[in-house]
Amino acid sequence: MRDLKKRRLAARGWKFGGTKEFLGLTAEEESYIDLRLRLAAGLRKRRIRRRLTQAALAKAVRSSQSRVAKMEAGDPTVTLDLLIRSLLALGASRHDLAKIILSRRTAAVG
Amino acid sequence: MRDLKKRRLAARGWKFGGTKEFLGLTAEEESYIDLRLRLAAGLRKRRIRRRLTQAALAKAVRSSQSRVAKMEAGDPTVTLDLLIRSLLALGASRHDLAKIILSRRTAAVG
DNA sequence: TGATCATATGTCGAATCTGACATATAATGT
DNA sequence: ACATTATATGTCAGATTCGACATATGATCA
Repeated sequence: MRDLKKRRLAARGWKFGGTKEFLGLTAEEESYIDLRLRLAAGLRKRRIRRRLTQAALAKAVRSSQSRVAKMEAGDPTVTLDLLIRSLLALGASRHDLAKIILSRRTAAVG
Repeated sequence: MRDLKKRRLAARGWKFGGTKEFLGLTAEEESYIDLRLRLAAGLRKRRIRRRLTQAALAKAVRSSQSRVAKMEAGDPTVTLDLLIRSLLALGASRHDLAKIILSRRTAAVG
């Protein structure tokens, strides 16, 4: 991973290795972020396919439009729990989740 | 799902449908809990295979033995984030996660 | 242009989750 | 029986994430 990319992630609020390491993500941290981005992209894709607005999805999961926007943006203040609950609320099955996890990453950060 | 099983989950601290519905999990809630149990079982399996104690794993993820125990027990105060971070710390790949998600459920609750 | 709808971003008090710790309960040896 | 080691369970102050709200930025129309 390139430093530029890491700085962009950091700028978006990510904390690595207990904040002290600014550069140098561990494989584990990288996987974690990667996973989140996949789920975020999967959520957006699924929502769009269902022709729902972020507000409509928010209502369905008893959250708010802003939080849905953050989910899809990969905002670090959003937990995997919320992300996954939302996917489930959109009718995703375990198989669907597995597919999303294994999916090709769509876009880079930044 | 049987009522008995639901009561057992409730007794362990699960809140359903905003606390008010005591019985009657939605498909989504059921999937969510099911997913957590799979990850919990996957974590334990992986840890054991690596011959690590809960304390050792805790150290690796900068958590505590008690929290690892809770993770593996499917305690509702443990987030998917922590569960998944721990799996990643044990070297699980995206493929491994997908496999766990699709895995056969090992044991029932209670 | 201005109006309307969808999405993005920032903030905040309240709710939830965290690691740490104490302590209880196996399990396994001697 | 008594240690020792691993795991389970409960609690709590501090940290993080929550939904809600305000507001900014796009996007699409007339």
